[in-house]
Amino acid sequence: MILIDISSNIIFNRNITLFKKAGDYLLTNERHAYILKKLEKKRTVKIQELVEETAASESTIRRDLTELESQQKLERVFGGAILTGHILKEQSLTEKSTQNLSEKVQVAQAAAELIKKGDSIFLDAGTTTFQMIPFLENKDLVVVTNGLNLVDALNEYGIKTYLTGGLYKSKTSAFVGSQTVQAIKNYRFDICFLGVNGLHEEYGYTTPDPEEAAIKQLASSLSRKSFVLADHSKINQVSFAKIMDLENAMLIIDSIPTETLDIFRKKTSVKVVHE
Amino acid sequence: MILIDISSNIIFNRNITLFKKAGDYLLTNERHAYILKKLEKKRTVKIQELVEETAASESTIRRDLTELESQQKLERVFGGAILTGHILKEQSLTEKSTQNLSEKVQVAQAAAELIKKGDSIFLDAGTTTFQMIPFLENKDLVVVTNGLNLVDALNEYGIKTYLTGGLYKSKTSAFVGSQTVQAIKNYRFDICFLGVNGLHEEYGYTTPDPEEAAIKQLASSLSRKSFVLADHSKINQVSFAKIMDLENAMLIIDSIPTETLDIFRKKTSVKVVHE
DNA sequence: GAAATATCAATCAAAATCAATCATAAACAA
DNA sequence: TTGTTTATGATTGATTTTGATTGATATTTC
Repeated sequence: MILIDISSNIIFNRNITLFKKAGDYLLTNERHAYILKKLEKKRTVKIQELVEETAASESTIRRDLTELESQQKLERVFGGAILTGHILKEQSLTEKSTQNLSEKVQVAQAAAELIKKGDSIFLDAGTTTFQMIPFLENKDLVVVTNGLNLVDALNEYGIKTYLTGGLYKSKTSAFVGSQTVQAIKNYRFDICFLGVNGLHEEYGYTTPDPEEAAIKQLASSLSRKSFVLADHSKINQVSFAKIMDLENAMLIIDSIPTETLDIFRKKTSVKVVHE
Repeated sequence: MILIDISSNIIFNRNITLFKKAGDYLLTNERHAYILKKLEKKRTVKIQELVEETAASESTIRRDLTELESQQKLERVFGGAILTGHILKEQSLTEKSTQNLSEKVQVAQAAAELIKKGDSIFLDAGTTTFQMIPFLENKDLVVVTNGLNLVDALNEYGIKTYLTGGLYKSKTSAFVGSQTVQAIKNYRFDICFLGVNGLHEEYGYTTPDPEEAAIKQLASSLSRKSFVLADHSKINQVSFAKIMDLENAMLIIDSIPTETLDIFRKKTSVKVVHE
């Protein structure tokens, strides 16, 4: 008797590939989805990359980009395309991870302004630190990060980048574990920028994963200055794993109630990015 | 390993169809169920795929799609159909490239068959090793790689993955340098799989970048068994940096001229994947 | 700055897909 | 059986998509 597991599409895929049957191409929708997905992930796409990855002709990819541009899903640039502000807003409606995006960008920009030319910096994995990258261009930086999602963007902007490596956690796209710790210990930083899930007067900075907390803590201890990036939704939240007390890092936040601000200011320096 | 599920006689029927048993076909409602099931799983179906998988004619499949569309169960697009209301966003970003794919896939599959359950393996950065990933599922592996492009795909297939980290070379999407070396030294491998740019009787395995050559060499030295994956275009090519002699790794290749094979076989074990 | 290289938009022929039609095969009822 | 209905597969020409080519434009390199 032969049994087949329909939940495992590997069998399925293999048959198609192995027997080299039809379907060795992408439908128009699939190409469009592929392009947008890649854009979302890397912020920019190159036409030549898309040609290779989708096995479609350059003409077709160009047509795809033209059409997607007319749908305002992306913006064409010489050699490829970039994300428009429009799609970012669409995401923030549906995806939790990118909620409060414009605030994140504001926080990110404020954080980037603290960096001096030639600094060596640590960038935590996460969506807020990701938003800093466009503001890091032409600053002659050396960046160390444990965030896989940052690498491509950093590279796009021509920033010299060291990825720590280690065990990959897909959920946060962060590397953690002993190898990561060992790698970070090789470096010293002028500044480090960390994301957190909770800010609390008493419990300090917290995040769900203890392993990630350990990484953040370590990076901070190896930096001359430490900054935590957060948006107002994190205020008075407490996650499972403590990173450190408020005193150990300065806070950059989009907005904060006055009374909370007063409390926090007793413990650390707080920069509020107000519109 | 093949998993089995008798509860799905749709797939079962389909397999019989694939193996071309005469006289077997699907009833209309079975085809409809099959189409919808596939749609649900893949988000997208191509007409030609359905024709082959159900052994029905193109006309019939078209009629099926037309009817299912009138029932609002799907939406037709040029060349196939998509789920109604569903955005394709959730699809994975695994590379869809099909250029020279079949040789690479064959080599990759042959390589993957050498892996035993529970092995710890090193996967070199590169497109051929990338193609191995779909065949690594459910083998309870630990994979170490210096190839950034492999990480996402490995993760999609649920494979525990350690990335070496280090300095990122965007051209080959490989990490190199001292940090990479240090990271690799933390591990021991049952098998390692390496890509190369040149195979030569006298000059051995070669690749353009000395730093990458050093990584490959190191990984091989820490592995109980080493395999080089190549296609026939690499035969008698010599690149700048030597990795090691032919003797130090076994070769898996799609096809090779007889006289060259004889020469190589005096030095190492060669597995030829071609029919 | 000029030359070399890469990208672009427009065009056209080829290929794939489509809807419509028709003849045949199967399923069904009397 | 016979006739009727339904489903199927093949064919056709129209339509859409695609890939290659071209000369123009932009970018990079020296």
